[in-house]
Amino acid sequence: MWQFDPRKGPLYQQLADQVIFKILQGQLNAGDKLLSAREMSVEVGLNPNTVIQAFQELEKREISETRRGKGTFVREDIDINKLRKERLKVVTRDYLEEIRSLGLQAKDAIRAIEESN
Amino acid sequence: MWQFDPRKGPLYQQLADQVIFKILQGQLNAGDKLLSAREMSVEVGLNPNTVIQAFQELEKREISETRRGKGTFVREDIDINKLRKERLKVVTRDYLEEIRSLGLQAKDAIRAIEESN
Amino acid sequence: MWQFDPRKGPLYQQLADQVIFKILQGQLNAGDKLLSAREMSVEVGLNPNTVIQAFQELEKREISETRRGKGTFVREDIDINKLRKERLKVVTRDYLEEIRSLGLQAKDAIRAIEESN
Amino acid sequence: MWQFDPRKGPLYQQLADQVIFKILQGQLNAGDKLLSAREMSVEVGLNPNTVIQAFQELEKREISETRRGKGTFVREDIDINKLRKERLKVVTRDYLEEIRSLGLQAKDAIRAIEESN
DNA sequence: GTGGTCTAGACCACG
DNA sequence: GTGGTCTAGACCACC
Repeated sequence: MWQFDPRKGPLYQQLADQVIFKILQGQLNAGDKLLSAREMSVEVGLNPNTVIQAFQELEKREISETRRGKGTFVREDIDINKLRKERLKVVTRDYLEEIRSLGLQAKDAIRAIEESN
Repeated sequence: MWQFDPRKGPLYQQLADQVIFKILQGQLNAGDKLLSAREMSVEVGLNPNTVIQAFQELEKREISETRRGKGTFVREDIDINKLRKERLKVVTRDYLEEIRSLGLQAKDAIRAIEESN
Repeated sequence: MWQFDPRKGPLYQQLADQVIFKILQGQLNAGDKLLSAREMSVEVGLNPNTVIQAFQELEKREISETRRGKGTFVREDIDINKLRKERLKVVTRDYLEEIRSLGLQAKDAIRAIEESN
Repeated sequence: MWQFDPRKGPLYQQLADQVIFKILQGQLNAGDKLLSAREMSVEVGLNPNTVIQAFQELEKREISETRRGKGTFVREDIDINKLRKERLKVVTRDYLEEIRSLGLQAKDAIRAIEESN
């Protein structure tokens, strides 16, 4: 269900990413209520502070919103396809930047992707 | 020439990466002497200690070797193509992992790369 | 308890070696938490930075692992006997090399060891 | 003839050790004149300063003596057997110290020596 | 001259 | 609270 590897960057980011993944897959939808930080900390096995940080990350990325006294919700205005496309654009840009820093070009990247399948 | 962004990880790593970039581009070749730590610290605007840390990082990655009292040199036995291929494999794997965590596939990645050109 | 001699190589290495010694002796076991860098810096009388360098050395040698914000721990998968055997092999090889550079042989070394007991 | 590996400690020590080795083997005898620092620097391929440091090391160890304007000589009062025995004692003591720091004993060392033959 | 180590003290990300 | 990074400046061994 939930998987964390301390060596692969901050835990709170990994948690935020996995929440987003659930949204992208349709397991979570616009308007859905997330578990409270306390409940989730039990569910995922992380420190409550770490969960709170993950929620802040989601809020910063305009994925979720906090309603005082009610909890944290997936934003109503969330457009999953748009979210996916934006994220795709960002990671692709970062990837191509890496590729160019190797003195390579987009076509080399495409070949590498085909080969690594 | 030299660019550093404190938010993008340790400066000494960024420096090491940029030195590697110069090697991959052919601006630095096997056996070449690097600037001395003190010279480079002036050139890049970082503390000499930070530069030395970058040198140690390069040595750990088997890119350079240090000759006591003489300076730091690009290793004679460096295989630039191998270096590039290994790095390409790693960043591509990481990229595809990201893609899949978005619920997408390799072909979506390739299309995104073509579009972002 | 802790002994340091600046003439015998870097302090951070001496510290790392002494931590390993404690492990080999069973004073520290797999999974145990080390003192925090700040605590240890007080205990051993070295600068916290030097202690951190020792921790990084231990991590490089696959002796310890660092858990962010939690501390430094002896690795769970550490194999103390293997560690000891490897080290024994290395120091013995170095010793025999010295012996041979004196124009002596293994049997002379053994006699010297018996006499120095 | 002369072999140096920058990774195995200071070059000047390696040079001094190799001169001593020649004495132990009888290639150099009490009273013999050594090459001048300049000549030797050519012969061994090291910086003259490094050779001078090696000569100072030999003098400190009471192996050689410098006669002003005449050169550096193997000391007349040198007792090769004594030299060898002293050195044997020192390296054996250091070795046993290492062995004990591994939580092992002399008998383990002897077994390791026998096995590594 | 070279790189390496050590200390001091500040700041940061993370849990 | 944890370890990690960065800067500053001193000192050292080595070539």
